[in-house]
Amino acid sequence: MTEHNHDKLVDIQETVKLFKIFSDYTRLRIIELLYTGEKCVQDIADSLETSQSAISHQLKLLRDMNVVRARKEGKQVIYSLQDNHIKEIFLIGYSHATQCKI
Amino acid sequence: MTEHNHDKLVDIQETVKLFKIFSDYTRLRIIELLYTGEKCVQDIADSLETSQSAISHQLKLLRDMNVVRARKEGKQVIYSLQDNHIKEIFLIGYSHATQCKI
DNA sequence: TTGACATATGAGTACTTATTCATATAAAAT
DNA sequence: ATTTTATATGAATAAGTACTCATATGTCAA
Repeated sequence: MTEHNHDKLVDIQETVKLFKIFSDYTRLRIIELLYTGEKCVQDIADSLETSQSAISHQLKLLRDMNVVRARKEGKQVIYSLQDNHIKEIFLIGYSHATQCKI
Repeated sequence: MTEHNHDKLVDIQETVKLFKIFSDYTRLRIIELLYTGEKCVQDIADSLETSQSAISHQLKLLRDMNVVRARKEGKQVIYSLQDNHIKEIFLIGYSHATQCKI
């Protein structure tokens, strides 16, 4: 295999990782929720009617993948989307899925 | 929960399904391979150095989700991408992943 | 300092899923 | 008709993962 092909396969793996972030119901609802603005952990958990622990676990994955950023404010930790790329990818997928019902 | 919110959650679920298609290494390589044109099953298997069976299983998932279409030609079955939506989503994800190394 | 609150995290479990193996189906070639 | 070739598919297995439960960490208030 050429070096060029190797790089391409690595890129494909990176792309897979990116899409994997968006392919879980809880994570995608977190992303959608943060779309409109920052929220603390408990607010997210309450909004999604999911346990604080489950949300925290998913937030860790989202942090590790640089999808969200966290900032401390007293006892709370406030989460927000990392950048507009995330919004763009969510929106593309959402609009395609809702328009085409793939 | 309002009817409106219920619809939105269904849409999120559809979006999750869509992203799930793209979040497997074998499937994404199939999509990338078909990006340039149609291919028969064995050619795909050979190109990806993956068993015919594994490829066939993934092709079934891709068919079920209307990501690819199949057409018979003698003994062979020729697969191609269903439409340009698929290409667009792949390209968005690929370019983001490669540019940002998220 | 102690207690209450907000969040994080390790371990265990249940569930999903991608592959392999064996085999079925189907078309062409002999 | 039988064999060969191409593809599909059910069952079993192995690996990954999302949740729960219990607990740790960290911050503020009293």
